[in-house]
Amino acid sequence: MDLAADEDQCPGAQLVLAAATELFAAHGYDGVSVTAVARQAGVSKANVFHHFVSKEQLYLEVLKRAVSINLEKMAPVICGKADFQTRLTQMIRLRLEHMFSNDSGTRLVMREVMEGDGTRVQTLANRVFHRNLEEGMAFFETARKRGEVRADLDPKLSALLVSSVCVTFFQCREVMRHTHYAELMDSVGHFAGATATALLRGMQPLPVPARRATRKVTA
Amino acid sequence: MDLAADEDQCPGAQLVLAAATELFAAHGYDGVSVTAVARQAGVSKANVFHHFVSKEQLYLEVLKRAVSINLEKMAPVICGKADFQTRLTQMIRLRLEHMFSNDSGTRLVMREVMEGDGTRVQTLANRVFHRNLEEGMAFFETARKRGEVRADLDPKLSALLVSSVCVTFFQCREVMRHTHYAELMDSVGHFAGATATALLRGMQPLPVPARRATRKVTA
DNA sequence: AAACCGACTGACCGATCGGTCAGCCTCGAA
DNA sequence: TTCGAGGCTGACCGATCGGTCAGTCGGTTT
Repeated sequence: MDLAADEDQCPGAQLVLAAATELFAAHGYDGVSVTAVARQAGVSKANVFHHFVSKEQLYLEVLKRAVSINLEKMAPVICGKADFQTRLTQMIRLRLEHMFSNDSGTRLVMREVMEGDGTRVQTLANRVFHRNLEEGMAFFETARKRGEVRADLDPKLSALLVSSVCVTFFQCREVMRHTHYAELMDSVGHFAGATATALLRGMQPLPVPARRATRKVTA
Repeated sequence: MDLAADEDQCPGAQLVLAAATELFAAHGYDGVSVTAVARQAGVSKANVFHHFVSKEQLYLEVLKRAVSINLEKMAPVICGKADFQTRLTQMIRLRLEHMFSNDSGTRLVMREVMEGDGTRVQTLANRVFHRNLEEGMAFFETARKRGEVRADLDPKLSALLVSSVCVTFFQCREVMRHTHYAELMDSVGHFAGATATALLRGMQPLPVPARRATRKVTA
């Protein structure tokens, strides 16, 4: 049954898991056959069922491993000493980099969150989604307490804004690569910086500080 | 072949198209069998193949009809006389409302844009995606010319921000409905207003106008 | 050496997949 | 009244689906 205890599995099961992760992330549950998983893993189909009781359970196991989020890296960004804009840029960049370095996992989680048909695990992926939002909320709560952002800022909405722009970047990067959006999307660092600046400054024109014109406002 | 000329088809084909649209939007290409489409349409499986040469072609036809975007409604918002914040709110709300009123089509297009495996049509859906972005760009370009937004605002990035937050709202509304995000998500109008305000004002605290404290800044 | 265990496999199962085909039925033109 | 066209169907096709099973093999334990 649950011989998929943790990480001490035999190499065969690991091969199957790796192959299944890649394939499920690329083509979804229905788009992948057990035969395809076995072929990619270099084992027999029967062996897949030897390690996992069903395709469904294999998918679940794959998903379980995909939802590993490293919150540790984010802590210094949330509570760091750097100025707010720097930390906001860092947060966006870190999130994007984590998404890209965990490409298959990210795709799996997103797929599950967006299907939203209630079946299958789905709650598992939702937990990841919420953890991300809460992490963003913590970031903005802290900043608000420090007086780095406006007092009436809504941490929830802000976290949602940041998350959604990260998700969009991840999902649509390939689509936009061949358009006039290309130069905006071709560097994670550049995109993170531009987005942070845009979110920070807002859209409305400056209330023209008049008097002192020496304030560098567009730097 | 292309007997799916336009709209003058026999009722049977329309039934099939309607059923296929709903099912493909809900479960994706691989998650739907022709048998299921036929059953939902109340016709025989053979009849599906009588009207459409293959499952693939049926899917393509469904997608072709899903990408009907009504840009007309958006024109008055882009060039309207109302103040910028009102128009921004309207744009977000209009977009969300269009997404929800065209639920199946929106899901289909999103699915195709995000898979991004290059196969199948996909370019069709991408065109919709880009049209949306360009529409947003036009909105912000106009606003910038009018001096309603800061001069150094990037219309591209702004359009992307608006699009991504709309997409996220649409995709994740159900997921967030049962969390502390519920009250933010339960009304399109409320969400559109809050988002517009957040994007407009930005996050950074006011530069404390000192002197005159009579300026209403948080209203 | 015997007994056992778990990783692993080829052959096979019924069900369903996308797709085909011969023919039925209706209806408008001749 | 005949007849052909087209909407529509049940029966059927080979391939593949998820899943089973008897059994092989190498390594441990007794």
